[in-house]
Amino acid sequence: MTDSPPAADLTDRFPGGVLRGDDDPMAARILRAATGAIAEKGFNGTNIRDIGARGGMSSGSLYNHFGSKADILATIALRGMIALVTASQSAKAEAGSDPRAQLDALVAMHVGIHAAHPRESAIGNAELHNLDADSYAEVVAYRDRQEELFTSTIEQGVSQGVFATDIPREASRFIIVACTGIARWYRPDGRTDIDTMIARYQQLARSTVGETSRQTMESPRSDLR
Amino acid sequence: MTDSPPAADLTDRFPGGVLRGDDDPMAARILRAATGAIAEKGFNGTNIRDIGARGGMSSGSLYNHFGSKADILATIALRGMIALVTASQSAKAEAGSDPRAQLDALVAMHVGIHAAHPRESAIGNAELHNLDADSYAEVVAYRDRQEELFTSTIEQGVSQGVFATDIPREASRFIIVACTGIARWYRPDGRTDIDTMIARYQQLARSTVGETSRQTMESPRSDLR
DNA sequence: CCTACCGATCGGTAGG
DNA sequence: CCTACCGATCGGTAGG
Repeated sequence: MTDSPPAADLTDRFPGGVLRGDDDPMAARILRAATGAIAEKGFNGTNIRDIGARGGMSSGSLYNHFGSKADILATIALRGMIALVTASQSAKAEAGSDPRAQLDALVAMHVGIHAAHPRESAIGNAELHNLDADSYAEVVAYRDRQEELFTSTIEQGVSQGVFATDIPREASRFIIVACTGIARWYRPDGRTDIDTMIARYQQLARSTVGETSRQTMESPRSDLR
Repeated sequence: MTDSPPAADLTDRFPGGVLRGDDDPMAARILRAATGAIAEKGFNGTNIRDIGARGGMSSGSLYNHFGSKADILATIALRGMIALVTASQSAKAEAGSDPRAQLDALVAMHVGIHAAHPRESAIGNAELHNLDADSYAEVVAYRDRQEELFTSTIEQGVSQGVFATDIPREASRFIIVACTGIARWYRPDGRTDIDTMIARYQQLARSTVGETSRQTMESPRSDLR
């Protein structure tokens, strides 16, 4: 398990990509090709011939599987958000009742999925304005649910006295945006493995919400500002 | 001063937009028009007729001021980054020698500029892949300088014992990305004024780096995890 | 600074 | 699933 290649391992541990097991093989090739092209060049910078060529087919063949180019983007964006929120909900549920363990679990899943799927992350970050109004509203609804998972956890922690912040909503956004950022620089074949990276982000998130434990209590000083 | 309209006040206090005082008036109209259009629809979703119409001129007239559509984007992106880094450097310099005051000043400027200029922020966040290689490298160099301003401040604070984190580089990225996110939701005419918002982000940033002061020391508990 | 226009490329479809 | 093609739109320019 620790001997498997780190990059291949990542998408197994954090399944947040566009692909689903029961996809038509040709549709899966289109989604993979489109995700790569759109992440690199943007939705309007990608044409249907690019997508077809990357998927090994003609541009006309795309329309046997998707109604339009915009339909492909909507599928990528929606599936990515659904995968993220679903996995985050499960992670929180499996973490038990301690808000500190729940926040750790949420950060681990959020960071892991964004590190494992930087293309989907980039699209969700930069291409949503190309969605039709209905798809856009749906994606935003999932994004709100993800934020609520974090916010409710933080509020629980505060009420139990294990977190100390009077702005849980801002702390939630602060942490989520910061964790999403890992997609921009993390490389699976780089110096730092994903578990180390996750541990660091958990530590930063705990500090942000003022977790009352070793992390924020070390080297106490009396020179209050 | 506190009686002036908050929205108009914002860009005065945080000058980070594309416009400069000595711009040709027609060039300024083009930059303003292009910034709005590109922030809304993306670079490839914006055509030169859109930009011209928003600026009250024909598309052909753009080429009296810019060499190409890509040249307009490069100008917007570069000027935005230069304004951000320059203002941040000054803010840090004027904050004195205390790393806590320096971090507060950096967060205030970074948050203020992104809140005051959400269009430039969106473009810097989502459209950089449309830049030519040279412009892209230049923008990234400025982004690295901004990160270094934060990282060096945090490292100073740690070495002086006023911050407590063993991962200053990750903390720096964490804070910068989180603060940049304010551009996505802050509205000058909303419920929370900018100074309150800045104060909250300063508080979150201080917690993130484990500032050893009242914020992270309140309600100490012994139930270490 | 505008009108008129250029060749190139776009998303999508007909027909097989 | 491919070839061939459609009308529409693109960035950019010539000429005034």
